[in-house]
Amino acid sequence: MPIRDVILETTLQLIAKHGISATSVQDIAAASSCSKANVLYHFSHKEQLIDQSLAETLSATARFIDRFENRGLVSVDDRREFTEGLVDLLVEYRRGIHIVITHPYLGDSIPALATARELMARMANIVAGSATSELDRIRFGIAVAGVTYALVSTEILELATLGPTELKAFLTEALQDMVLHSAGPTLGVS
Amino acid sequence: MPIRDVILETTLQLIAKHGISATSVQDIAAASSCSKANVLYHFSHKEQLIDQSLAETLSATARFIDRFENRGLVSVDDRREFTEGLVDLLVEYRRGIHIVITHPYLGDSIPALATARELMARMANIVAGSATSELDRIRFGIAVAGVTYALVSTEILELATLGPTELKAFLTEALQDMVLHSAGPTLGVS
DNA sequence: TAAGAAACTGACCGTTTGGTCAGGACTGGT
DNA sequence: ACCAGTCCTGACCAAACGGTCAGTTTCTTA
Repeated sequence: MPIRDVILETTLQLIAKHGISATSVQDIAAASSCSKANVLYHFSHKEQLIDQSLAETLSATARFIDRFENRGLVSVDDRREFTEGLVDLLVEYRRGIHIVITHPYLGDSIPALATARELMARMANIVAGSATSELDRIRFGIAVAGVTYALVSTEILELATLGPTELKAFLTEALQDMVLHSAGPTLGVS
Repeated sequence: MPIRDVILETTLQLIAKHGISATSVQDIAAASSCSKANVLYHFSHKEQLIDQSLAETLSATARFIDRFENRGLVSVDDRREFTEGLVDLLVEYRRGIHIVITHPYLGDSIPALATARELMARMANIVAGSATSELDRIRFGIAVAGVTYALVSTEILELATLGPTELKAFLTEALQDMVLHSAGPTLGVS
């Protein structure tokens, strides 16, 4: 594995564990078994390093959002596809999304976090725009936010004990329970 | 308002906006219109300052959890009381909870954040312990996590446009929709 | 094997951080 | 008038930070 990739991987790992500000370039260098100067040789600034380590997560998320942006989630099938895709995305890029979620600030200094904010806004628009009522919008939003946050801090819900396949199945089912029945004309569950 | 309280309030405000590591004692002093040395006169260390500014949030949360810990949430009425209380708590202590949620690390250096972790685990236990199935547990967990996270990052769901009373009403209703129907023997919505 | 490019390092720099400290100002009690 | 105690400050400190740079090693290619 090229040292450049080692550094990127290490960065993601350390930042997910300790946060951005608490992770120094020196820490990353030590954990990558090279000098600090070398880290800054491959990535000229700390912000650029963090940017690149989040790039994959962000591009995958952007791709996911693109699929639904100009199409909405009107039918039950749309919503089913959306929730399944979302759970896949969250499980696969868990670490990167954890970082994004726990760093709502710092968008000024780290472009990737600003991009992430935009993505979250677009995602919220998709969810909100496809709601049939204010209550539906909030319910859908809560479900999406909930599955995201619950998965990201797995230890809280003790989701780590489940295998990835089982995990996806459970989350998808739970999410669809919460979301599907309110697609189309309001069914009025309250 | 005594300078001590001004400092505490300012601390909560700045940290909620920029995060703990990105907020220096100097920043807090400037925003409180006093010297850095004075901040460290009233609160001997930065961690102690943060600790105390989160104290109210944590004690309120602990009080809430105590109410349900040895009682569970078996009946529909229990769950209703829980969700209503939770929404109240979240709305009232939004800022402090935002800080806790966006700082899952740093528990080693800041005792309040370690306490917060314990509280979240206890909360998860109450939720999980009252579930009638694995799916119910996850659904309930997602709903609680979702309402928490959605409220904490209000700008995402654009909840800020709602007045506090309306906000509480909507959140409570949405949450109860998601949670109530699965109390008692499983009703099997899937 | 020579040469140029790429990878890498230790020493160093300016800045900012949390924290200390000696002392000044302002109180209430005697 | 005096004093003790609280409140508050500017000057200072060691440590850690991100980043630079001159120079060395390693790789590639002809």
